[in-house]
Amino acid sequence: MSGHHTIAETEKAVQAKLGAVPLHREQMAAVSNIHRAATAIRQHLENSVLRTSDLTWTGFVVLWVVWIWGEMETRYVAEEAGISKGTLTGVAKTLQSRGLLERLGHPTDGRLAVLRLTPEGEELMGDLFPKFNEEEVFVSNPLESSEAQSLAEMLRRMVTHLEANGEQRRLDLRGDTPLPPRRSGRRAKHG
Amino acid sequence: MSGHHTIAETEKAVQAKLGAVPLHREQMAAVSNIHRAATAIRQHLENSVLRTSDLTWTGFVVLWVVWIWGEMETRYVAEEAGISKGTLTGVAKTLQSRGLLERLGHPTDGRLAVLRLTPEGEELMGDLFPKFNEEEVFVSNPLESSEAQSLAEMLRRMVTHLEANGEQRRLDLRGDTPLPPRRSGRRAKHG
DNA sequence: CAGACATAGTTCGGAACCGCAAGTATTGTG
DNA sequence: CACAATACTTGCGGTTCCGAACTATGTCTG
Repeated sequence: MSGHHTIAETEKAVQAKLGAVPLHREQMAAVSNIHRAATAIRQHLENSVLRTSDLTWTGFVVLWVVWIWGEMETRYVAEEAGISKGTLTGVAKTLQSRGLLERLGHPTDGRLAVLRLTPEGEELMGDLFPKFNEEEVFVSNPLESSEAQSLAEMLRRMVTHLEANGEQRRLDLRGDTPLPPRRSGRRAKHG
Repeated sequence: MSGHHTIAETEKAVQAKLGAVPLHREQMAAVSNIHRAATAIRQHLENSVLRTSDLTWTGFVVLWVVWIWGEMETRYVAEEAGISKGTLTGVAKTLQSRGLLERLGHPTDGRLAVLRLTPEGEELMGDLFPKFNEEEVFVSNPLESSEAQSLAEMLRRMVTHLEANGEQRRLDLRGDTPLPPRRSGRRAKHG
């Protein structure tokens, strides 16, 4: 991540390229910096604390969610982790095979599956999370504590807003025309 | 993304789980909300403007970088886009096959490859970017313009900090012990 | 209570993605 | 000119990822 261009330079180039076009610069910078920061942070954590436990980012997030909430139904785990149900199936399988996670059937509703950490998983997270948190502190070094709070609060507002209004917005945007299917993905058996 | 738990509830659960453990809550919330927001925003954009042009997030980012900077050497494109060189090779190939991107040799240094948008690519971005930017405005709705600015500025500081000090930090963290190799990856021919 | 509908999870196709090793080509250097 | 360094590509083994199709189960309704 040692850039050829700094963020400031990039933003300047954007201005040069788009000087004439009316665009909303503050929001653009906010969104693009959210992704830059997310990528940089993820990379840092994957290549430090996670790597030594041979965990991927997603694997860690899934463990974290289950750890925090205790037993949890898979659909909610997927939601909290920000991945699809299908992805979770695979990730959970990997984590199970490493003995960190276990999968239980629901006693009354046969459709449900519940995830829970094994003792090994609990132990790992108890050990790993403080280290993880140390790196969260490291990446947040340039922020005052109050700034970190205000940053989190603004992002929280954005997420809440998207959860509340994103779907409607997407519906409005596409109007009548249905979304084109993805280039990839499962096909109907016969068409 | 219509969550089972709100962010506030999650943060409360964390406090319950970790009440005893000394941890740095502001920084944790900041980092985790950066990723929540990034995921939610990315999903919104993929399922609105990008989907209608059949572009993936990464494909769009690559086009965007090249669009902003004009001709650009591949290694810098990968860096700016936040992906590895190897991934870029594949993504660029996809974009080339759709006639959006072209690949040029460098006139004086034969090792270099340079990417540039085709006229079709330029046209697509000219059409797409304003729509993209509109959605950036949408996701930033809950922020005042000044807040968006301050958000971007804080994130910029974090990225800069990581670019400057991340590698050293990772070195310090692992001390003498070299990083374990990834579970997967190409093996040495014989060993 | 059978059939329709809804819900939860899994499977699967296609792609993206990483990190590394190895290969190819080119450039720089002693 | 040998040899190191650099830039990109290729390929491997694996994970992640989405979303539609599919399976199994539960619920509602006539």
